[in-house]
Amino acid sequence: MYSNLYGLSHPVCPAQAEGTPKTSASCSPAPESPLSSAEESVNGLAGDPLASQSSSIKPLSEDHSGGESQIGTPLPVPGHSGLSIQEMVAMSPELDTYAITKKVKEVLTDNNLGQRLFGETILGLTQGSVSDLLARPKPWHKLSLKGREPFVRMQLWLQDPHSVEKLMDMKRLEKKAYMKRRLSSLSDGHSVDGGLVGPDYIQGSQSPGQQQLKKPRVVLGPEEKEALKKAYQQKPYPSPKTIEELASQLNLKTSTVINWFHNYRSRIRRELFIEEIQAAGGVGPGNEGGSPSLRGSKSGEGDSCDGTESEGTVETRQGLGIGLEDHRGACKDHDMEAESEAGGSNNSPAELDCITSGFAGPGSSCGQGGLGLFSLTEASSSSSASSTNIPPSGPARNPRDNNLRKKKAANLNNIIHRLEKAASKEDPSEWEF
DNA sequence: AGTATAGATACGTAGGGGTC
DNA sequence: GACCCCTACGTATCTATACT
Repeated sequence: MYSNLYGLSHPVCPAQAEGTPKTSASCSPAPESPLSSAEESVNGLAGDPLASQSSSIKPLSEDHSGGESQIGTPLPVPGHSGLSIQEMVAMSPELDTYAITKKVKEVLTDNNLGQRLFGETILGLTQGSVSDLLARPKPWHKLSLKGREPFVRMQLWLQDPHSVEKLMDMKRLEKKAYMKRRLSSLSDGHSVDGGLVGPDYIQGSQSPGQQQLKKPRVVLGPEEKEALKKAYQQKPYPSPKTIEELASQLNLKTSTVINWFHNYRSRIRRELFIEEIQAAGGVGPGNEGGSPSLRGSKSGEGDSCDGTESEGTVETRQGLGIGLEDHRGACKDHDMEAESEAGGSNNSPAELDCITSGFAGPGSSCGQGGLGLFSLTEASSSSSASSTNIPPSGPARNPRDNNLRKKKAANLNNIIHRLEKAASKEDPSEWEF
C-alpha cells in the first residue's frame, strides 16, 4: 500500500484499542509522521507505477515559475541530502508559509484532492489540522520547529513532480479498499453506511460499549461564549477563583472554562499575527480573500477568535500588553489575573515596540539571509516576500489602522468600564490602557 | 463529502520556590 | 549557585461536530 510507500501507517493506538478516549498527541491515530514519506515520496518513487497514471493531473512543478505562485528554490530532498526532515526544518531558512499554503490549496483544489488524504498521507496530520494550517498559516518566524515541519513537508511535496499522481493513486486505492469492505460487509449482512471511509477510522471499529465511554462533546452556547468573552476582556488570565466562579455561573466544568481561555488566548494571538502581517505588508492569506480575520467577520458572530477584531484584539494588545511576541515573561510571574489587567509593566512602550518590530525585525528569527541553502522567501515573488520580510524600518502601519485601533481601544475600555461596574469585584483603579 | 470550527489534550518550557 | 519539583502557559494537534 501507499501507507508504506509514504512511510505511513495507521497504527492502532493501544489506548484506543482499549477504548480509552486517549488524546491524540500522545498516541496519534493520525497519520503517523510521514517523515520518511517525504523522503520516499520524493526519492524512492521516481519510477514508481504511479508515474504513468493520471493524465488529467495538473502537475505541480512546472508552474512554480509562474508568477506569484512561485514558491522558491527547491529544498534539498531529505533522503538525498542525508538530512532527516527535522534537520531540514532546523536548517531551513525562512519559508513563505502563505505562498506554500496557497499553492498547496491550489493544487489540491485543481486536482480534486481532499485535505484528509493530503494531511494523512503527506503531513501526518488530520483533516482538521490541515484545514487550519491551510487557512491560517502562521508566519514562519512564529513557528516552533515542530510547527515548521508541516510547511517543510508541503514544500517538499510541491517540489515532487509526482506528488499529485501519488496522492491520486492513494485516493483510488482507498476507494477500492472501501468498496471492498462495503461489499464484504454487505455480503455479511451488515451495512457500512455508517460512513466509515478510509483507512483511519479506527474508532469505528470500537465496540458500542467503548463508544459510549466517550466523553460527550461540550458545545458552548452563545450566551456562555458571550459571558466567557466578557470575562476574557476583563481578565484574559483569570485566577482559579474567577474560573471557578465562571464555571459555576455558567454551569460548566472548570476545565472547560480553563480550556476555553486557553484556546481563546491562543487563537486570538494567532489572529493577531495575521492581522499584523496584513497591516504591515498586505500579503498573506487575506490576499486571496481567505483572511482569517475577514472570515471571522464574515461569519459575523465570529467565534473562534472571531472576536479578534470585533471585540477582543485591540484591548488584548493594548490593554494587556500581550504582544505578538512571546509575552510570557511579561505576563507570567504571579497570578496573571491581577497584573495582566493592571497593565502596568506589560504595557511598556518598549515592549510594544519590541513586539511590533520583532515581527520581522532584523533580530527576529526570520533571519534574512537564512542559511542560503534553499531560501524560499527570498526567491519568492515580491508579493510573498512582503509577508514576512517586513522592512526593518518597522511595520509602518497606516494611519487608518491606528485610528481603528484607537477606536477599538476606546470601545473596549468602555466595555470594560461597564464590566467593572457590574462586577465591582476588583479594584480597577490600577487598570491602564 | 469535504471543509471549517472549537473544545480538549500532550508536550515543552519558563519561572518561582524549596532544598542542599 | 545548582538542582529539582511544581505550576502555568504556549504551541501544535486531535477529535467531534457544524457548516457548505
